[in-house]
Amino acid sequence: MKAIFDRIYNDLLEQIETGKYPYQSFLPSESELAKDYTCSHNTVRRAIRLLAQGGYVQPINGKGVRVIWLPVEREAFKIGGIETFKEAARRSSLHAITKVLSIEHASVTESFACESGFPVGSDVTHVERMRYIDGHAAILDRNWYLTELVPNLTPAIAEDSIYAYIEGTLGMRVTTSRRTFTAEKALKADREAIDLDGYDFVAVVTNHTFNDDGIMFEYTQSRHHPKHFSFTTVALRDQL
Amino acid sequence: MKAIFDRIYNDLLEQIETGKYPYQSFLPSESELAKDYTCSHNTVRRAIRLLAQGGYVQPINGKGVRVIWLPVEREAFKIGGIETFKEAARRSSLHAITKVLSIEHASVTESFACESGFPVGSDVTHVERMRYIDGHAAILDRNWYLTELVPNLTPAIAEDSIYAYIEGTLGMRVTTSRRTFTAEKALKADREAIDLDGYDFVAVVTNHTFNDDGIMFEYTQSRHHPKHFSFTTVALRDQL
DNA sequence: GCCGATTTGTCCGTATGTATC
DNA sequence: CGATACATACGGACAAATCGG
Repeated sequence: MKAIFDRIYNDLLEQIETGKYPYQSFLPSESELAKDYTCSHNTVRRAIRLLAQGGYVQPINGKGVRVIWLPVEREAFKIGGIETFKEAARRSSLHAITKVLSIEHASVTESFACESGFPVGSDVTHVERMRYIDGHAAILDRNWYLTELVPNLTPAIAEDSIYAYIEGTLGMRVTTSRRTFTAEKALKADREAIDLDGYDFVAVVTNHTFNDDGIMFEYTQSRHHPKHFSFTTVALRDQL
Repeated sequence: MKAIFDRIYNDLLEQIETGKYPYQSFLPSESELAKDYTCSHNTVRRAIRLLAQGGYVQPINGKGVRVIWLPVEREAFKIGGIETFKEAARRSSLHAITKVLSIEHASVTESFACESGFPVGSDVTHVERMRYIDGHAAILDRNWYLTELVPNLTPAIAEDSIYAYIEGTLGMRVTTSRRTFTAEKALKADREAIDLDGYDFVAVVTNHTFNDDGIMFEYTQSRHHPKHFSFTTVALRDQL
């Protein structure tokens, strides 16, 4: 069962991206859309608010809703919402391979608790993986999972998709992800694992992930080759 | 005139940040909040949705709204929503100084139009500035403004705050900002202007800013010293 | 400058569904 | 099973901004 506002959102989004509603044009008015979808204007408004929050449109009081999305060329390795490495690679139509380096158990020390946000003493499963994009060693992925919530991780699972395992097999719902982006000097491990050729720094994304119970079950550090990294967000001056 | 949902949002946000509703606790239920603020549950829901989108809380169907915000130590130079360099510096309680390097006019060439998104041939005002944080040359800011919408820029304005000029004097409303992050090798200009000491790369933020008419009036490239840069966002798996 | 039509913005009260306990 | 709590949606009311006559 899919929500109406979500269907309207996706419909409009597709029409914006395919150019049916080009840059600087106006969407149909709320009342027209409400009539088209035979729903209330509030439901239409919700879909439009989502588009505005994504930076696709700009509602102008008394005038209409203007499209401000400009189709851009494919970016190196764009990161947006919460999505699997696999999903991102497919969206970018790139050939992606994952290689598992190690899987180990550990107990959370005080200093790691401070860094990661896990409770001291809890058992975590530490996974190290390399991501290859079109043959290039591009991303060194270091994940820590609360073993209690994500048990029995195997190399086979880690090589395929841990998220598919979490959401599919375990039936857990991934909900909120908080990430921080920095640029850092390359470490020895980076130089050994990533094909840096001439670069001596990496783009680092640190990630705290929560499930639908509000429990942080994953802490991740992804160390990216600068050539294959770009990160886009939209900020709004006023709350919608 | 302030919206009710905005007041509730700010109230709850403050109580979360000051620890009145600590990490992992639950907010009062919708109906309680609606009674407290003497408003409808829809208005409360809107405030809660904003908190969820900001990564502060996690609503759990049938249970309640759990706080997932953990007060963190002050970061080097955190960038969040749309805000002035001045605002960000004050929030981080850092001493910030701006020095204007140059202000020039130019006509948008085809290649720059492609990079920036400005229409070919339009007149832009190009401003170059250095930002000093606690005495360190930290950020090289390169801004381009549509001269038609942001006229008469002077060194005095650029040294104070161009945003204050735009929103105050010109009365224009800044609404949506789309930004992209990358990490890049330092250019000659970076090494000359920024106090890189040992680093040979910069964190780059590219920015497209729209006003409330949906017109892109600003294109910016901020080149940050890696030591003084960090950026955090929240991604949600499902639309709210 | 004023008025009325249109369009977005905020809010309410209610109904129904779904998940938790 | 019933009470509670969040989730979606409806329909209506009024406010604020825009635009054309």
